[in-house]
Amino acid sequence: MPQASSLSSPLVGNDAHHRILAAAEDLFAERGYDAVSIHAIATRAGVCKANVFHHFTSKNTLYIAVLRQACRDSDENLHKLEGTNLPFAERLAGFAREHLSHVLERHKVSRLIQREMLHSDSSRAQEMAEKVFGDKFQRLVAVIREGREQGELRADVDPAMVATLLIGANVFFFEARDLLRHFPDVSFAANPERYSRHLVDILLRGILPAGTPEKTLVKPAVGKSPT
Amino acid sequence: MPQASSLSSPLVGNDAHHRILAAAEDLFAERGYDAVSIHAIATRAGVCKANVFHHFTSKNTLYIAVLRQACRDSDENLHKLEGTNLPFAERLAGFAREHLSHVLERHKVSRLIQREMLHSDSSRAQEMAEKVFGDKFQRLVAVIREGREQGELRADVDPAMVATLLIGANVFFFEARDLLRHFPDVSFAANPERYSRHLVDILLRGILPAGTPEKTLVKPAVGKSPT
DNA sequence: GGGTTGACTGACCGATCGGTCAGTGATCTA
DNA sequence: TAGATCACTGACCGATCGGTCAGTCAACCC
Repeated sequence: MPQASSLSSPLVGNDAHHRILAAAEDLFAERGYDAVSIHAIATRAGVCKANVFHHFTSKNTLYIAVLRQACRDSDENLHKLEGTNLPFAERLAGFAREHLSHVLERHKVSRLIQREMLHSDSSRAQEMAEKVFGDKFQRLVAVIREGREQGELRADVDPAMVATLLIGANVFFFEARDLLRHFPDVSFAANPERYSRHLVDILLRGILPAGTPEKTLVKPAVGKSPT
Repeated sequence: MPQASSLSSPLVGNDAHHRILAAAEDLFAERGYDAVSIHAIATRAGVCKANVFHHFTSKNTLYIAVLRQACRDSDENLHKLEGTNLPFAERLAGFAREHLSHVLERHKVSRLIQREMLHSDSSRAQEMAEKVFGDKFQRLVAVIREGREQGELRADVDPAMVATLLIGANVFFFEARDLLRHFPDVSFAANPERYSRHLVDILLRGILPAGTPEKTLVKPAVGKSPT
């Protein structure tokens, strides 16, 4: 039996091991663990069923391997926030936009994580998600806190709350997009860019007419061309 | 065979039909459709397996009945928003708080809907969720729009966006609560009240310091956004 | 009384599930 | 060339799946 774990060379890419992993990722993300049979995975991967068990000791092992692979190369784009010295508002807008497109682009992984989140009874789910998100969330919170301490944010806002709202708004957009599309009032369902701009605008300034500036239209972020 | 649908008297409550429905709701919410066997439902309901098929023609029929029952008595608390003549900010705060506790209390139904949302490939899911949420979402949007037209909100905020952020923040709190609990920076995971207060505070006022001049914000636009 | 109806059950069905195993053929080594 | 190792396969296993069916039992109708 070969290495059942997927720690070894990800270079090959053409052999059965990786095809099985890819097929399993597709199907698990689409239908969930219990609705996917080994036979279905094998068929999509173009191998026979027994070969799946040659590479992975069990269905559960394969699922774990898929999760692990999905969580690897999850090389978030926090540096956009940490690196630059732009005004905080612009850095936050950049992060929000890129995080959302990241979630939308890697929809298979997002789906897997979403499924894992409502499987919450097992401690494994939390532990994994914690190990996956913990670091990035903490870094995001740290950046926000730093911005607050430098007077770029209100002194009484909770950095963790801001981070949660930002991530949550993006995750919810991903989850509910197909629903939102059917609501006549919603104009942004097909337009993540606009959603992100409007989100950041509200997050930064709120919805009350407090200071009431005149030109308040939401705006594409600075010079950068939005892909 | 009796009425397979659950349109008939919900008065009895003690007979097998309702015990089966309740058991199915529990299990489907906990583990999902594919992970729950008819045998498990029958056992929890205290009946034999064949009796489940006496009351419901198939597993799928039972699942639909569970969803339908879950979506009934979904008697949201929009009247808190619509009825009163309090300042808009206070009405919104009241709605946010009650909607969150509604989602948290009826966690089984929330779970079912959450599962249904990521089963999005089927048109049934969207259609149902649309028929369930559509009306309430539209009413919420209408209330917000009305508040805006009366000058209680900034003129350039999108009411549907505000509604989405509000609902999304609450849904995400429900989904991610177990995760958030493990983040040392997060102080509100065990305290929905505090989360709700902070959410509304940020939603209303934003996170920037009061006197922030407009030019440091994400640039105000003149034209319409491209695409 | 006999007959009907409806709730309910144990036994059973074919299909499919996750998983095993003996073997095949190619490749490498000594 | 013999042997070992490798990826890989078809055939098979017991268990469980969703679903069926003949029949039991009590309540009601005439």
